[in-house]
Amino acid sequence: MNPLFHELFQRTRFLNKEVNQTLKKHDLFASQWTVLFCIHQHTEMTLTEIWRYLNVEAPTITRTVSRLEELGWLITHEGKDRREKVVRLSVEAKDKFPEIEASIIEFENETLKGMSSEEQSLLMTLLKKLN
Amino acid sequence: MNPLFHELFQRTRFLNKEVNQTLKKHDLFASQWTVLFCIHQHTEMTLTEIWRYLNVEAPTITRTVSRLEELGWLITHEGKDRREKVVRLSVEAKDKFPEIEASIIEFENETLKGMSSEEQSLLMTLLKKLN
DNA sequence: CCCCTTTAATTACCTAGGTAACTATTTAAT
DNA sequence: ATTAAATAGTTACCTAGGTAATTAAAGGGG
Repeated sequence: MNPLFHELFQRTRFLNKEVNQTLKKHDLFASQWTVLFCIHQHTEMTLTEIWRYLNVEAPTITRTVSRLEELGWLITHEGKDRREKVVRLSVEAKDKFPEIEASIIEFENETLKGMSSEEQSLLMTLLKKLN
Repeated sequence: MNPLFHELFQRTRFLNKEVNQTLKKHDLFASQWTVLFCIHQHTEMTLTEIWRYLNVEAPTITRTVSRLEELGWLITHEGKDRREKVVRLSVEAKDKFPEIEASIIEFENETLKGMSSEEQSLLMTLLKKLN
């Protein structure tokens, strides 16, 4: 067992936990935030667009989106194709968005504080080589 | 949202999926293998030793260990302290271990094939700086 | 000795991911 | 126009992680 993989999995789990802590005050979980962020960027998206963009399977998005809708973060409506579901942020979600984003950015800066931007882009490059 | 985090989470999820594929022929999941490997290295471990070593929470290990016991991979017995549960590999698990390990090593080599060992240790160093 | 605290493990309940199988709609081919 | 294939989304069922609360045993102080 290569320690690199172990480190990678462990670090990621740890960071995810930290993001959850950061988002706790906004009553959100990390993956919910990821979906919100992604929809915010695109204004409106179908479920298929979301899961293709985020590189996860369809049922994951079905679940997260319906939970977010239940909680009042999202509004869904039918697209022209009657099979597809189009999603956008609710007014309250749009209102709260900047503050949540600020928390996330602060967390990210804190986490990356020990790394120069050269190191950051190097890390990015190396991650992309894993495959 | 820093793309570095996105990349990190996505890569890790993808790799985990691949490890699951690799382990499918041995009827194992990635996390189950991690626990087996860890116990194999230490011969015998208590649950607390396992979750502390792997840096996860106790309930996660309770679940994975009892599933592995159910499936015949592990044998548990009481320690001197009557609260603790000591775990070791079953005979069948020990038998199958080398073949499974070989699959994992092959997968790891395949995944790391595009990286020199300098790049690998650099990646390790950079991951450790995330914090 | 008794009570309080700590520790080991578990339980209940949640998010988050996956696969496989299904429904409903749309598209394409004959 | 009808039927077959593709696409969008969902459902059921699994692993995998987390937190909070609980039980049972071990230790420590008075």
